[in-house]
Amino acid sequence: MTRNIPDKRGLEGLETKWDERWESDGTYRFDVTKTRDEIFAIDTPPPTVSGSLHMGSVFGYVQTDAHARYRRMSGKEVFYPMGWDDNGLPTERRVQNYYGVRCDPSLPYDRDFSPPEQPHDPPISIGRRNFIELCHILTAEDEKVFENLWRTLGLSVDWHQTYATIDELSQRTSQKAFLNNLARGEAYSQDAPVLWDIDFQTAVAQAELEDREKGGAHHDIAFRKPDGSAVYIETTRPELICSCVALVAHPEDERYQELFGTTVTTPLFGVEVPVVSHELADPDKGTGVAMICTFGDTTDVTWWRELDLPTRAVIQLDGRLQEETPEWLTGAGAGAYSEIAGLFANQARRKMAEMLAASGDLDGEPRQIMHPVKFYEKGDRPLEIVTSRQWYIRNGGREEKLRKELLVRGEELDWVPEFMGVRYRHWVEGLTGDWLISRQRYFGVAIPLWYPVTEDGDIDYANPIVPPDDRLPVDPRSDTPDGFEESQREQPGGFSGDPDIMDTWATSSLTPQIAGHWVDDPEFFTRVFPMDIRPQGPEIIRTWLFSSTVRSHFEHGTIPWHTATINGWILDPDRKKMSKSIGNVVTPMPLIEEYGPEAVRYWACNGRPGVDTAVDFGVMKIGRRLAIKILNASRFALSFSDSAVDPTEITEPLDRSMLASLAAAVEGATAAFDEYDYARAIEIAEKSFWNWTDDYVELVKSRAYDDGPGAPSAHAALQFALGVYLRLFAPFLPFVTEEVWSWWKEGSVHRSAWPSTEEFEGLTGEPDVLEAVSRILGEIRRAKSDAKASMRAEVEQVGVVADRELIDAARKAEIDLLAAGRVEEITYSEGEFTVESRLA
RNA sequence: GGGCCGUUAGCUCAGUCCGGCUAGAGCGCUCGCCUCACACGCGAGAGGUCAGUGGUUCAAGUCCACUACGGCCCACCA
Repeated sequence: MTRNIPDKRGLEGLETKWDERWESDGTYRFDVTKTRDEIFAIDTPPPTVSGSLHMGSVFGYVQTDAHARYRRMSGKEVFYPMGWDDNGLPTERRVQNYYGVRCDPSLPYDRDFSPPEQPHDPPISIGRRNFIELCHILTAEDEKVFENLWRTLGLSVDWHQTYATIDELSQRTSQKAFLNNLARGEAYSQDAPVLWDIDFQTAVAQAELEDREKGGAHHDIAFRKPDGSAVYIETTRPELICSCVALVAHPEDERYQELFGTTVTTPLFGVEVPVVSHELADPDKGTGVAMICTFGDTTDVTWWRELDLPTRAVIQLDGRLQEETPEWLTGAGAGAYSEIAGLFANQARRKMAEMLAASGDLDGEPRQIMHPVKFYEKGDRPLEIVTSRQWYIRNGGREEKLRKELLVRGEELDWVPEFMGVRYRHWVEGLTGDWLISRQRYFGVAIPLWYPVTEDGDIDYANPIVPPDDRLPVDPRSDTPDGFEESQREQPGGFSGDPDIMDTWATSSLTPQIAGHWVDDPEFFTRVFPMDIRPQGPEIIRTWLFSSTVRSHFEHGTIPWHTATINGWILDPDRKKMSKSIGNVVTPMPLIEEYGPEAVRYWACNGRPGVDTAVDFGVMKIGRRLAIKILNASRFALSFSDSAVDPTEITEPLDRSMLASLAAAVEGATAAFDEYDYARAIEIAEKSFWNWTDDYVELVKSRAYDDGPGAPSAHAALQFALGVYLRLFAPFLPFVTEEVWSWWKEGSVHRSAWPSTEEFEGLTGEPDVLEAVSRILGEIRRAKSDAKASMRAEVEQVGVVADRELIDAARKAEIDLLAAGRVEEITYSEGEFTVESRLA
């Protein structure tokens, strides 16, 4: 192939040029004919497209891409799909804000609706179908932005293998998997207390909770024994006294032994409640005796369930206390309730404090405290606990046997880094209930069930009507079940469609099954599943990783991947965690424009696996410099002959010595990659390369230029080494390496073979030679530098004192050393290492 | 309350699993150099009680114990 080396070529525009070429050449196209052992399959995280782009989005994906490129060059056919996580609440919220709309499911579909140009304020209400259409429109836009970023960064995904968690295939996969869970008894519905977000009007799962420190107040409140004396309890939620069903203390708490088995009456409401014992009651908290309400917190739920207590709930789905007087309150109690009926919990709390103070049942003043309160991670107000019918998938939270099985799955996984496995274990060990998958929202995969409506008009939840596979995906809110007419919807003797959707994790837990076409191409699926790696962030081990493990355990009886590679957190340049609320989010595009995509890739690849990494412009600058250096060094190495050279011409000791050290670098980088340590791989390649340009290239320059007998060896060695370096850097710097490769090689560097030590067979010499002359050259440079002379300054005489081995090694490349140092004469003697240089 | 990770040069980080010459790199800083691949460059230099304490060892940044500080995760929030 004839050389086509541009005279002057910078980095600018390389990403566009090569992205287009790779697309048209199908460089990263997955070859579907390959067999499982030839394939390396990656379960790429589908980014939440409605989220903002930030450096965290770049970090992990680039690291994974580097590894994908390594595997591809190592001979694997890499299955590297890309998904978009577009279903779920984040998209709904974005649509609401972007267009100024809100979903009102009671409104009909408006065929002529078009979204407002500007966000509408106040929001306009639209029907469910119109709302979902807007979700589709906006996510399509968002997905383009992400794809553009990924292409600019050079991710080697196969853009023909994409999916979205709301697309038809994902819906079908998700519904099919759910129906399988149902058929096997792994999914069930129940009417029970759930954590409820009063703003989003939906139930939330344990994995979506977070604790936030909130202000509150301890109230000491008197309950009355039959003899009229007081028992004080401490509570932060006096508004729930009307929901009190019992008092509880620890069974061994000596202070309350007399009370167990007796009853007390609640203040203001005068309800008689039993005093019971339970181990969860903590003698050290408050007065040691607590009121059990339905429901103030998750412990209440446990007590209520285990002690078989009645239900006296007053908090409604909207977070207000119900308007009508509860049936268990009569007389004065009903009167007291009328004061707080219809209020939000926090309003009722203040009112109750006043009333209790007035009645003398409040001891002292409420004491302000800060305490952790459970929030939905995306919510703004504390969660309430309400009773409602929801769907669950078993996850070991309520069964020891399943929990143990899932813990074993966690041990079967190879965790990179290893300590991340602990987070999985802790999460599984700490589960308190099954996985709540139903959500009372709109943009998501529907729960694919209808229920018979009895002749009495009741919904028969115990006998759901299941669609056949060939009808999936179904929307029970608009589709009619087989054997019914649409007119029978919600009619006695007819049917009722499940109104809920599944949580986004219920679908994204199936990304291997979606990307692998489990539902429509089982043969293909066997060739990519279980996948090789699941790369992801640490914060979603409890959600995405765990739920994927659960689904795969049930559906396939295996872990979904062999290895989980967990990347670190991204911190802002001041080493603070980036968050939108602090306003320190760094977006990638401006940085890519300033430093170039390879500089940003270089930064990402220098973050160690699993290690928190700060956005560091300094590191990006170094990456940019490395890319430029590769261009320039390549131009030099390729400037001597216009045709391919014969490696057997590499005969000079210095050249063969250089190849020995390069072979060692190849070995080191390969070993690092095999342990998923891309950062060590690039470090090794880079160290070797800078030594190459700084020392070897300088030493060999004269011989390469002078057309003497040593020239062919120099030319061949330079080209051979360059061919190796380009491949070593290809996983990290895909554009510049491809550019240089195209100057003198056929095909793509990204489909060339990863360098191996076998290539060096018969070409390597003693590593000592290059080391020895580099060391002496360094001393000569120091002398020139000390003399404030140019590096071109002539040296009359150099006296080397060193041990025998170093002298012997140096002599083998003496001509190169003299030329590089511009030295006229060199002498050697044995002894402690010193170099005397006498400048001309 | 439990757990995980970290603390090495002014800054950002390697090195710790598997103990061994004088603890490395880059940035920044200082000094020099337009050297025919590269001034988007090249060369040289200064800069470190390896968080602290104690222990194991011939030998500790590296192994063990404890402590402090920082970050993260979990926890039944009376």
